[in-house]
Amino acid sequence: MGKKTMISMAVVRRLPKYYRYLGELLRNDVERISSKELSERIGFTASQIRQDLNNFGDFGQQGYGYNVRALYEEIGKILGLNKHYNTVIVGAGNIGQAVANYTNFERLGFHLLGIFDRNPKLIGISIRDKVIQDVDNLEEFLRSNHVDIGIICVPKEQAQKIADIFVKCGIKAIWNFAPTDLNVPDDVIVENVHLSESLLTLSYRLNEAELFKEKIGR
Amino acid sequence: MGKKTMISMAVVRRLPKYYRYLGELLRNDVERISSKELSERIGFTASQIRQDLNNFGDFGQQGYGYNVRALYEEIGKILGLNKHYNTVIVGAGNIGQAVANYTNFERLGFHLLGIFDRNPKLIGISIRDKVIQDVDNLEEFLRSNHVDIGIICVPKEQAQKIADIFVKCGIKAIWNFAPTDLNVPDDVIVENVHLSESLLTLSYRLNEAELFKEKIGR
DNA sequence: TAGATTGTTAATCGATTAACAATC
DNA sequence: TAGATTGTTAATCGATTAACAATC
Repeated sequence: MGKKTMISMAVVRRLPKYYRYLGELLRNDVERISSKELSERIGFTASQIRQDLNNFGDFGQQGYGYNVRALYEEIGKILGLNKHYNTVIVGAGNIGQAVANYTNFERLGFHLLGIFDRNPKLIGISIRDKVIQDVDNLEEFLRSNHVDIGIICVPKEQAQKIADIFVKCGIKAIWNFAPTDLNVPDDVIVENVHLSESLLTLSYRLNEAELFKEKIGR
Repeated sequence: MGKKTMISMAVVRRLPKYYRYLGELLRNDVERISSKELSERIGFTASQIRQDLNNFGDFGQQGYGYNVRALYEEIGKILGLNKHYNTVIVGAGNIGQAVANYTNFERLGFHLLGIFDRNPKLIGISIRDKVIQDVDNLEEFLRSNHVDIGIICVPKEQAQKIADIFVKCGIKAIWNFAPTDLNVPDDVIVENVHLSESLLTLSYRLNEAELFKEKIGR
């Protein structure tokens, strides 16, 4: 389950942040940046930045640093943003609608092809010019349209069923917002967004000091 | 920036998953579980499970394993779920509304006190019995109500401004959905949910094999 | 050229896994 | 009691940081 990346996940998860910071620098007309300078802004060590980037190529120049635009574009390519992706959202509830409406994804190359739900009250309604379809039509839709990324926004009880349909129809990447772990073959990538786990992490940290105070007090 | 936890973040981020799996076991009337058995379900090694839990106490019993209900409740306490938290959401757009409507948080003890936006079209509208208020009233509201967690769902340009208000009013925990990094004092905890970083990670992984194929081909 | 900064190797640090004595 | 399984120490593995020669 979950294809192993050749590059460690620790590195991969930093890439979007590089991309974001370089985009900002670019918008501020910064032409070149050293690992040291970037380090101060982004909060990784200069050493780590150089190590990270050198996994993918020699993008810098001794004595100069990195050309912001070139590096931005390189990391874009590394992230696969030179390509175009078709997506579908299954589940048109709160999160499904929020994701559908987040037009920034479109700008990054992620194109929403269809939205599905099983609730008759939602079927037929339009979100961003997309009519919500009956989830019963999902499989047929996937057979007649090439979809790269399936987005799961249904309650956890139905998530695995949707994942199974995605897998059966050849989808290789799933963005999962349902608070559950999906079982998929090794060649299918799942990226989870578990909001409640994020919130619980926050509440843990908010209480940590007190937790150990109590421990000592006993 | 970002208070260091006494327990490593690697461990902390696994805690909610333990909680989720134990909750499931409990609902399935499983009374006891060994680290080995839990390992097979949750996908961490048995050794890691025992190490993780022993950071917080001796919850198991040799020859028996762990009592599911007791461990579930202990982890709940560790996560701070024995307490009650007041929250406010600032930004009543897609994500703000989605978070506001996610009633499961309420069940976990996170109580939504107010929703704020600056858009006159949204102010006055109700979401789950909460009238969206003008963000200009945020500071006053925070002064007269005890709020534990501030949730930022505004566009990135306005996020820091809201964070500053939160900090000024004594909020110690921020759940940030804006695609930017916030500057806050050391004693304020920020938990980020960066959806586009998650999506870019997915697109990276979808392309990784090809990326290195090209590299070799050159 | 001299100064700056990379790419990369080596050293360190931290997290995970293995092993096993303690004990229920 | 014997078997099972923990808690915990030690070994391993991987990720981060430091150092520095290469070079622009």
